[in-house]
Amino acid sequence: MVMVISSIEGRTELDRATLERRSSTQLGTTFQICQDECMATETGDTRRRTDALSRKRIVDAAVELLDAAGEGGLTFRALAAHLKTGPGAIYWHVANKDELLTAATDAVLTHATAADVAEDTPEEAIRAVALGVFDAVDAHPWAGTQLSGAPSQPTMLRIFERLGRQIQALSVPTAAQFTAAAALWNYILGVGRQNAANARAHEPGTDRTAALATASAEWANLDPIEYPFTRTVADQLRDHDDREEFLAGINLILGGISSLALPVVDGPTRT
Amino acid sequence: MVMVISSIEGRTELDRATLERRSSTQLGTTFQICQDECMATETGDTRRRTDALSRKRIVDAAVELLDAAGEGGLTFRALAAHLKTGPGAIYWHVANKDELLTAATDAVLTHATAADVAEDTPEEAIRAVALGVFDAVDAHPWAGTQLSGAPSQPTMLRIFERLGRQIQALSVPTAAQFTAAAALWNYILGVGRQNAANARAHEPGTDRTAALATASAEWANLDPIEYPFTRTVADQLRDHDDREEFLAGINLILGGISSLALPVVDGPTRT
DNA sequence: ACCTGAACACCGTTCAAGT
DNA sequence: ACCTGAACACCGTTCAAGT
Repeated sequence: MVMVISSIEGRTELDRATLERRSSTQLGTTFQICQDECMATETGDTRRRTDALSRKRIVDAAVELLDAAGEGGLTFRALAAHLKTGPGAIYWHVANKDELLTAATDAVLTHATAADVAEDTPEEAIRAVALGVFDAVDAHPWAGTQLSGAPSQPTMLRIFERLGRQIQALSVPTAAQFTAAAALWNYILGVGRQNAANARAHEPGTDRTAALATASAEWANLDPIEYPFTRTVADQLRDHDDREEFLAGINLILGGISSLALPVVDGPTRT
Repeated sequence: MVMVISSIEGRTELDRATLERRSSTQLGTTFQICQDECMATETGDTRRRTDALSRKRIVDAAVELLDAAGEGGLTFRALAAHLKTGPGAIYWHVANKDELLTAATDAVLTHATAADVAEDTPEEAIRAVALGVFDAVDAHPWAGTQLSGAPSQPTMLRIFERLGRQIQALSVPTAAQFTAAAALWNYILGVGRQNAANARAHEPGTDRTAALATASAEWANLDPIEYPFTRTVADQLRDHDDREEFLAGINLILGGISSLALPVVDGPTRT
């Protein structure tokens, strides 16, 4: 209390004054993405306190824990241990667990929505967006569960926007554009959550092929009177590829959307 | 221990012997659905012990709690209080909370899959099944979250089977039947979970209309450069009806499926 | 400003003990 | 066979106290 706090004591007053400005200006210009280690490089002399907490480091650690141990693996205590602090420290940077999960999902989905490479056709662009989400959830199954548990607007909106632009490019009439984009949107998120549920249902160890084989065998043994259809597609259940089926579903919706399209303006007019 | 257990003591030996058979035979024939109060009516004399625990009473109470207080409202302690017992008693009839949630979801979805009324067209039959699931989730939002967290096979399979039969009726080639049924299936479950998420996001009090108006206003104020599409459909977001949009999505998929259909066999053959 | 860690309220689940 | 309820292990979250 009464002790002099050594070397940093001399800078204290100056720091107090600049602390407020930091997050809004200097941090933003020098490091767009990292809000983190900037703190250490600010005066330019030392690198100490690279281990300081920050929202980014917390979210990154959360993603690590979720990837490693699944949805049940993310705990404020485990996270605190991983970051070598107490659980209370995390609450200074993150409001609660919900916000943490949302931020983690956001981090994982951001890359899926990052590049806007020009595709040959609107259909291909839609498939690219859809597969981006699919693959992100495939790599991080826990993110699928969180999908629209309310991932923060920007990331989700960016995906929706990208789908919608292609819908416009497909010459869908204005009145039907929302419907078309929403249908794709619902399907994409739906499959994402479904895959998350599948991943959660089986142990992290068991692979998909074995699970499908088991389910397929069950379907093949169903009562022929009650389940005539399901029995006949038992083989297709066993042999199907999740990603391909997902794409096939996208194509079915695109097929339906194409019948909504207006005739091309500069083409020959039918009467 | 040493005390005589009064009137029921005389029947004990006989009951022991029949107890095993009961659940497999007598119960099944007399009461197909209720596994519950049968216990009281078995000897035909008294109605006492109607308040005895049973899997059905527990699941019913769980549905009540979930409907009344949402997903957070279901607690073994709250459930036990509701049933006037201790939490431990429930575990005699139900393995764990997951099984309880699955059973509750199953109970709520069963009615949606119950009647198999003959519809005019396969398309209408598919719409009927889809709306059955939609309305069930609409009435019990918590059930949407559980959808294929692994609802027990019978209920889910029955829905899948019903969709598949109509796919067959639409003359979809065998090789594409699984894909077509799975796409509908994924879309239906996807929207169900989405609705559950929507319901969870907003307070039980706030109505949908107000929430849509707020979101619509946000969309309308988005940056025109970054979100040209989303801005233009802000009005459609405000005015749309969830149920109609859901149906429109089903119709888009049906449109895509129709293009897979084989030409009708007894019709004129095209060359 | 930011971190620490004990403490609070509350879970799901178990289990010896009862009837 | 079925029920009781205290107890266990573990959460998310808070908050006075530190630096």
